[in-house]
Amino acid sequence: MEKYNPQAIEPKWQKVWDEQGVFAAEEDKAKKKFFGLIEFPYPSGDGLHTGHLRSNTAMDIICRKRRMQGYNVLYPIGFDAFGLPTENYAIKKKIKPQEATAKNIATFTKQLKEAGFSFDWSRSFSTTDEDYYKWTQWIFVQMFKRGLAEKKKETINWCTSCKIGLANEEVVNGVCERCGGEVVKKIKEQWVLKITKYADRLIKDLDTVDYLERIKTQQVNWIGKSVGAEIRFKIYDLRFKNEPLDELVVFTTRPDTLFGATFMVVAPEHQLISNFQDTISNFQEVKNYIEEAKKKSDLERTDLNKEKTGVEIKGIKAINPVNGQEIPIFVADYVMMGYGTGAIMAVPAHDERDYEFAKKYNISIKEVVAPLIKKETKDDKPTEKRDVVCAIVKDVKKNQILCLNWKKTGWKAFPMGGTDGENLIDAARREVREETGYKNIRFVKKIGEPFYQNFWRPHKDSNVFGKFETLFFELEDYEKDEVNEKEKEQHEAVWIDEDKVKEFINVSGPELIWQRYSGLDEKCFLGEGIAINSGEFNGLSTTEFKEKIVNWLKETVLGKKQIQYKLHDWIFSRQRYWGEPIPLIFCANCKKLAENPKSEIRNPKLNEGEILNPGWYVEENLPVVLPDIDDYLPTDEGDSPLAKKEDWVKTKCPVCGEEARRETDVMPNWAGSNWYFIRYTDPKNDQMMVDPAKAKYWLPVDWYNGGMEHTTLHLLYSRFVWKFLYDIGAVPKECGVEPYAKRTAHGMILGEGGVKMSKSKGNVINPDEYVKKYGADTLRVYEMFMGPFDQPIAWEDKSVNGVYRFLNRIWLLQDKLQAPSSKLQINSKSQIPNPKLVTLLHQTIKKVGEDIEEMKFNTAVAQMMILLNELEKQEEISATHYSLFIILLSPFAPHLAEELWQKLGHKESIQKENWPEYDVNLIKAEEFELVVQINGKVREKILVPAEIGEAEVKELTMKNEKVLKWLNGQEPKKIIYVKGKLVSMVI
RNA sequence: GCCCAGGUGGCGGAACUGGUAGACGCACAGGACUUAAAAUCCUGCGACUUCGGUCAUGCGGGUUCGAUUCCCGCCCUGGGCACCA
Repeated sequence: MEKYNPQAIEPKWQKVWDEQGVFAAEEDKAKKKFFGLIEFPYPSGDGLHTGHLRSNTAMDIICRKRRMQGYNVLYPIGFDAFGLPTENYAIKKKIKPQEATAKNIATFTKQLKEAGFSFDWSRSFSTTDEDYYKWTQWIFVQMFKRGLAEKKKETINWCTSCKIGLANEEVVNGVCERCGGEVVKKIKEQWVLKITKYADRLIKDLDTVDYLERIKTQQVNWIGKSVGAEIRFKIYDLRFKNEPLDELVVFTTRPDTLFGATFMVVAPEHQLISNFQDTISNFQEVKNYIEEAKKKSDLERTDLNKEKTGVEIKGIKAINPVNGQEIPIFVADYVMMGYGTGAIMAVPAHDERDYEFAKKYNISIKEVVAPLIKKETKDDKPTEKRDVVCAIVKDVKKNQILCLNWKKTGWKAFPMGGTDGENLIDAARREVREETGYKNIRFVKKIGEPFYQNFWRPHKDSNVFGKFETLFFELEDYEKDEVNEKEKEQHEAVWIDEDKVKEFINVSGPELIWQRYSGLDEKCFLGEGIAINSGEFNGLSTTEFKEKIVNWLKETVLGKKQIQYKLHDWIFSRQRYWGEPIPLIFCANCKKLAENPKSEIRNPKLNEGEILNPGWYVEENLPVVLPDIDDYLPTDEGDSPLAKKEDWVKTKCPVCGEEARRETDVMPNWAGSNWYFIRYTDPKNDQMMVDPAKAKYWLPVDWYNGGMEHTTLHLLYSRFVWKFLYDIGAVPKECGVEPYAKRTAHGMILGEGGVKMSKSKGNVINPDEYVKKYGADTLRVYEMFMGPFDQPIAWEDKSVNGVYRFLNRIWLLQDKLQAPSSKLQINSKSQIPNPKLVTLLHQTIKKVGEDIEEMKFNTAVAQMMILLNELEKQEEISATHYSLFIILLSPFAPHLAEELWQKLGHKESIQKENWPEYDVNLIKAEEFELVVQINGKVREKILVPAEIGEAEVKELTMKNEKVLKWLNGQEPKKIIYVKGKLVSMVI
């Protein structure tokens, strides 16, 4: 027999697949469709990465299995080729991006084909193809026409190294996400897409899809929805208090703490300051502070460890609308202009940042939420509202505190009880006397604000909703009354050293009391609770309060309910060359006319986007082709290099015919990649973006696998674009509101030793070398076997060889093959002499099939290895068993499987075979090893028939020599039998 | 700081719903074949051991006949978010 020679068989089969177009997908209504998608690669100059291979192989395995399961499978491939990396690569190599792209795509194509992926190459395209980006531009035009695109003066993040504006999303830790370069603020006119209009749907519709939970969480967090209120605070000039100067609007998620707002803070960029510079008495000081703040980079400003700083804005005051209190206004850089209104009401008692600030600048702190300690309550029992007083009694001489030890419940607490309408001090004295006998105690002071507790009392079998007040007493003498029997039964009084009280107490209410008494309760209370010091709202729970105050604000026109998002409009302009031109034209003349209210000249065809952006019109003649220019280098001024090409920029206004100019910004990299999967279903259509009939058949994507690094931005953007296309009917309603039914993510492949691969470290793995040395099948199986698919994993060179050995041993198995039989007989034990092997075979069919579905490829491969080990032990192997094994292997190592299949005498591709099904009855072994545990330790294993009954098991084990020895004459106190597994004895 | 993963032999990792910890592979050691090497095949491979066993899944507790798995507290690693009001 010839040797296993992947270098010969792999190209052979790749050629066959290619020539016969076996993976080309056609719509076929008779078959169920499956659309498997991987993130299309960015054809960089570095060539294909091992990470691409891992993700592609995984989806390839799934798609190959689906085909064998009878699905009509679409597994497409394309290239995401616009953008900075290529442009920078081209600059470095002194070639044009067009040239670089073509070269890189050729390399990638070759490499991808050599890996044996079952892509439908007939549908392949690049985002840089004119007939593709025509439709990318078309989508932008549709958004523009519907008012979702707007040119706005934006404070943008300008990467000084890439020389482009970055979306907020692309700034990581204050530096550029891709190059790590310095990011500065710059004001520029930018096209933005109003993704925020879709924020709610982007959260809500996550309920309809099957994404990994952490991906959903990331999406939700990124959108960052907060429900709260907008509240207007009136601002007064201290010299003229009858008329408000202005209003300061804030957003808060805790309108229920409004009574506790003791100051306000505005961001350094806030308008208020420049608006009232004449009124502000310390304007110079404020201005200095703002200058200082400006100098700090975003990174410094957002450093959480930094101490908070700020300056009071003097000469003006705000009025707390709910209680009329006059409160100071500060400027401080812990408030950001970019979120909410850039101003806050500060509630130091219930917000950590405000607390820290208030402590530093000595601003009053007012508690308005009392903690509610929720314990176990019983819904079927009555709930009693009570005012409870709690007494801390101190023996000053001995430095001891009077505590109570509850006998039945085990509570360790202080004397306390209901007030029954008495005043607090009297009630406390009475409780102390009743519970402990001590008669003479002197009231010293009240400790803190009240708190609430909701709990079930076993000794009275009812629930209590109690308001707890704490009083502090000093013991005057030891004179005491006899405590009555009933009280004695329940608890005993004990004196505990003051420094041991903390350990003694074991109930959360008294724990809180003690914290407050000993001054350890430093931090503010952030949780929900019951309103105090809040006038008519006292006693309301946080939830009730929020609802009521929002209504009150609405009635008094002092505010309203408000929802805030962290998500910002999506900055869609890039001032570089290698991207899709934004297909718009600007006419200065039209803008002037549009802004003149008396103007008669109006474009009758004007639509929403154009009203929003006066003077801007869409280029109806798409595509706007990216001109081929020689000097495509970015400019320092931040204009696109396209601006230099005057003959391209100059055009006629489509409305008034006057001289007009083209937009020179291009689209970001995301533009082409957020709808590519749609185009795969109809890649050649020159009449429309996609034929609805084809879209209807293939979409949505059934399974989308990609990197974790794309699960916020790319995923969010493409979901947004999909929803928009859905709304305008460009994708049919039947496709659903979400583009991807299922999304999974693979873990990154790290370099040897667990460090990130990078060119500078010189630890980049080049797949070509491995294909050459071991073949693509080995590489594929290795990348599946190396570890859990969803976790990052280090490349281990020496392990690749083990996988090669595995494939080679399968090849060598041919030696043991019986003469091929014509009939597959796998479902009967009696006809086959080796029932154990049949069981293992069926277990393997089950395990491999299920593991592929769960992307547990590593254990699927391990199971096939187990089967191989068993097959190798046989003298002879039936063709049936062998065939089944090869079929299971085929998605993983398609070339080898195809070759062996042909050697078995088959003319058709193994891909035409059906994926095997296992027989539930055959997975079960006829015997099993019964484990005998004595006192939790394994002492013996006995081989028993599978259907053994409990009585038999007991009989068998009690006769067993080893068991008898361990029992040592004793009768087991307890015998537990777990069917089919073990028997556990306790002696 | 908050959220999410995770911590198991020399290494990558297995382990269903609480039921034999270490599947499978790598590395290593010994042996066979070979003039020799590679390849291949066979055997062994958590630690300790008085060879009966004992201890072992980051650390400390708990629940249980039984815990890698569940509960409480802590330590460490990776990832995400980060003054979001």
